[in-house]
Amino acid sequence: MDPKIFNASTFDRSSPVTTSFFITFALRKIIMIMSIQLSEQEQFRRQALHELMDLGVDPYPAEGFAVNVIAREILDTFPGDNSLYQDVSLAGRIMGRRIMGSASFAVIQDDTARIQLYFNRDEICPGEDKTWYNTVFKRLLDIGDIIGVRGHVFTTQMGETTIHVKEFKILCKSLRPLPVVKEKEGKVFDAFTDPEQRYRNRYQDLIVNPHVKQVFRQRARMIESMRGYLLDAGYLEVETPVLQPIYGGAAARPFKTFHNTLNTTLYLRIADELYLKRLIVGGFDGVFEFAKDFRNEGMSRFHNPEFTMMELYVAYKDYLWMMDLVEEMVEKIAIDLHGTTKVQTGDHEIDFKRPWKRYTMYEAIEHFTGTDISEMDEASMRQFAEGIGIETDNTMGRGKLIDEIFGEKCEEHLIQPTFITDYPVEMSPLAKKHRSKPGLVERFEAICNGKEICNAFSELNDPIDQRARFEEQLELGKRGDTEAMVLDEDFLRAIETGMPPTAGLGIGIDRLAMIMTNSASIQDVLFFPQMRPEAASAAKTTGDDFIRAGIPEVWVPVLQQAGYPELNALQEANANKVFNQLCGLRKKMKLDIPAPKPEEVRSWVEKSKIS
RNA sequence: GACUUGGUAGCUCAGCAGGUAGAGCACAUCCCUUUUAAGGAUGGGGUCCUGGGUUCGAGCCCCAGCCAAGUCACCA
Repeated sequence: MDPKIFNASTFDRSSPVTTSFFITFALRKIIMIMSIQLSEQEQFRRQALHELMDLGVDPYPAEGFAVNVIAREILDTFPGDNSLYQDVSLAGRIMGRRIMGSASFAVIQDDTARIQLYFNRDEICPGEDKTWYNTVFKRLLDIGDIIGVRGHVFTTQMGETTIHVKEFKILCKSLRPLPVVKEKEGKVFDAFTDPEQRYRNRYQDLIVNPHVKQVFRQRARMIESMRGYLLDAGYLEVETPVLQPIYGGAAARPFKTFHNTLNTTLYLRIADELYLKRLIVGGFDGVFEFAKDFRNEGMSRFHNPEFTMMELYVAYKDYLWMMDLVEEMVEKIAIDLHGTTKVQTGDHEIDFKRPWKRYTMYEAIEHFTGTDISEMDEASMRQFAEGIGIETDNTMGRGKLIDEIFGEKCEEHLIQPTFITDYPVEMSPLAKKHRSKPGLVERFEAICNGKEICNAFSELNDPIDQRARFEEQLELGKRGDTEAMVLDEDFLRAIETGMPPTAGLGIGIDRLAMIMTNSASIQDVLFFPQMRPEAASAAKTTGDDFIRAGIPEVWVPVLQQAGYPELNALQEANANKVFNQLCGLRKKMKLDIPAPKPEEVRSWVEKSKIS
């Protein structure tokens, strides 16, 4: 490692950064103008940035920084063998500092953990010049800055594994203060918890809340585990269009967009089902896709407008076979993530150990209501539904009633993973009719923690039946069901070509991630959940009108800060008051420009009246 | 979409009956050689979400709006 990138030699004053002097000068002016709107802490940091540059230190060096160890490894291994790590180099963000005269402690955080640093003035600055320690380290560095350090590991008197720093290098100066979260013996103080702030500024959340990072690592491992299972089984991972001329495969409202060259409306996909089935028609026997789907519907802690779904289609199989696959795959995921089939989520411990309970929908309803509704006709079923407090109306057929009763009385009670099978045909236009039970389809959902986590069926491959089902959906659409499916002629053509009997599965990756990471809301397993856009900050006027009136450019932002966003605003102003305001701001902001003269300000106000 | 709660310093939060806007951490200045959320001292920092209204006076009361969270509804 080149020693020159460290240490006092890097800011040798005899080699100032003359080449960039001009740029620096311009930059400072911009910074000065910007700083009028900045908080005091942000201004201090910009000030520190200048001072670093004055010392010849590049706060944003171009070259990389060679790291030879990660914090986690030191913390895990060093206590067992104190002879290790006698020349380490690592980098991270400063998360805390405790400065006491000529010795200091700091904490830096890399991707893996936080580790304490010890700095001693006379080791950081062996010669006479103590600037690198006294000025650069103590005064010009802040929490949030990123540095690289080199030194050896030791244990402090307090018993904490610490890096004794011999040299350090600034890798990035941070201009915004970070929320400061402190922790002692597992207790967290001043936690950064406001969900809005956390989701809008996820980078801050990730920096100060290490457990958040852990959730996303687990999510990634979950997907890795699932993908591994499917690839091992020999299925092909594919990609299908997000932009679709006709949306289908689910009952949901789409997002609509427009392609200029084709001069046509396109929709963002709500499911990839119809495309994956075309691939089964085409002769692939097993295809799957991890897909972002988009549904233009309400948002809640279980719904985000874009979400991830894994869909799998396997030829020559049926829904019974698919149930076994789901059990096996999800059990494997639980073990890969937690080392056991048991997963704690909220107040419940969920056990994914096979086999899971299996109920038909009728059985589930009988189990939770004590009534067997399988033989009821629509009228008596409606009466039964009303009797247990469900609102009904005449548009609801038998299938919808069954679904309502199940949703109201059963779903929330199913905490342990449970398969619910054999759904009413009306709700499932893409599923094959049940081999033995009229009016039902061969479909199952897995319910876990009171929520659906997957949906699967023996796929309908009878093209005549499929066309009829689509036409029923069209009828629903005409009656005002905004989520009814549209008829996809191209898909029907594919089915008419002949699709083998096929089992299909859709599994909600976000929902499963919530359970596997013990997260209460979908926003906690998405890096950037959809949020309402922040109110546009009041449109900043350019200030051109001030300049046209001959007011010096340097005073424009100050005038705006003083409450005169544009020239017109000066018309009514008292010139003496404006003069006082400008002088006050000049002092407050420590602006490096001469104060205006009263008559100058008076002339500006006059000009504003003329214009 | 309905209801409830909330929005005050960079962060976490107080604030009252309507009377000069507060604390802790962070920040700044000074002192201090191994500290542990946190050494000591001093100090700076605010669009009290926005806009109206009531009032001599509004962070607080009223109206409207914006944003968020929770519950419910919708979501095969």
